Amino acid sequence: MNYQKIPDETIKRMPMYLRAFSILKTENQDTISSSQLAERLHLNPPQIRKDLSYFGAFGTRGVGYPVASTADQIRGILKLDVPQKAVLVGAGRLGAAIAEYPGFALFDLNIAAIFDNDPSKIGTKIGTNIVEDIEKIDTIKACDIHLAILAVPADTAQSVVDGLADCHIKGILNLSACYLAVPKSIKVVTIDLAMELGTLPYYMM
Amino acid sequence: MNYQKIPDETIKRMPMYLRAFSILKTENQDTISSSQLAERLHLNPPQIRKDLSYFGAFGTRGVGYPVASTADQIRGILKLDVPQKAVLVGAGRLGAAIAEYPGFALFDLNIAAIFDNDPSKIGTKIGTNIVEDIEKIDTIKACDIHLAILAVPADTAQSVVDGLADCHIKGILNLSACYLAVPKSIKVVTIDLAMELGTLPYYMM
DNA sequence: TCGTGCTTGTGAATGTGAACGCAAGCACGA
DNA sequence: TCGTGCTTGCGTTCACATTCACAAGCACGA
Repeated sequence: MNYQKIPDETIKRMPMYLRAFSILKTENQDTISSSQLAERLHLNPPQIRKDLSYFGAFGTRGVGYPVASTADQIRGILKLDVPQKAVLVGAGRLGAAIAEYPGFALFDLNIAAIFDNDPSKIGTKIGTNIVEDIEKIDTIKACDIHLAILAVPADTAQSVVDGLADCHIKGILNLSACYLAVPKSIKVVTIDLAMELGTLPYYMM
Repeated sequence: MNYQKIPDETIKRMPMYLRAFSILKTENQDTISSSQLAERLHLNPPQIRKDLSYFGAFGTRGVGYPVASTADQIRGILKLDVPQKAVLVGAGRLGAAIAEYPGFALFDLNIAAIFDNDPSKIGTKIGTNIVEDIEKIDTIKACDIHLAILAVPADTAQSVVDGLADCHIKGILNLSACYLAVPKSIKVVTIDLAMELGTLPYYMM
């Protein structure tokens, strides 16, 4: 196997490519060139070619990339060729919004369970799930769930993560404004809305 | 002026530093060394020193960084030393969650107006704001608002942005899964939840 | 069957950011 | 007043990512 380290930045762009190819498929376009795709995504053609070439030669010279099969390839690379289940922790306003967010469907990402520690929320229904008690988090061990979404206050996030670490969770999307200590077998992506908004004034003239 | 280009990555980390210094202040700690701070934030000490040194010499050798004055300096750099107002477009589930998100307060970022195009939402109250008709978006011209948060479906995002461009908006936090065309006087930060979650399975063993 | 035009794939060069290591220099105590 | 210990600030080195430029090669038409 011709092993080569694939840049993290390339991995970050792969879902973007997958979405683009999926949309092209619905538009019945058979092939697309790197320059056409670059225009859609506001990227440079060589970057797209380089990114895709890390995983093999998907395109045809003189023609472009075949839409359907390249989409399948990317899905396989990202392990999105099988439906992935995620557990959502935190059924507050933000959690509820995420539970019903339609954007996950394109990647076959499904919220399979919801937990909270607020007795007034436990038992209520959000979307197709019933909110369960966070104390019973280890029931997910039996459910083949390896992804978690964290939408809890910053001061309880770490204790939730400690619980998740015992439940075969391997990836966490953290929406709390805090820094999580995790075993290095778990990959964490943190999105901090306030931080992102807080950088914007700097760029204003 | 000894001009030097400051890395974007450094700017991205500045709100993180500001939050850390703000919290330290409430803990009545007068100074902090780069290594102590690095431990809190899971960063390397040299990186913190380099980041801060781009803007001047805030620290004292042998002692560390003075918490209160460094916090003020960073606030000034990020233009967060004056309260900033933002307009929220989209009063759906995600928009409502953001409107009541408590994390913005630390940075003195305030949601000053909310707009939507759904007649059933216009007139309702979210937090302290009343949802207004998107058709009347240009009323914000008179309100000294230069930030916008976009929580609308991907297919309507571009038309909203076109409207915002005429209203002195200079920074947009985009939560829709799409690529926005904007004049280059506007800085856009896009957060795509599905994309972020979509990268996680790749890293699972 | 051969030539032309177009687009990919890829090594090399450039640019950008992170990490390192050490000199500068403040505080504090003798 | 001087020496010691600690921590910053910064020049240099290293690693990573992007961009470039061109050869490889497929499709299509003559």
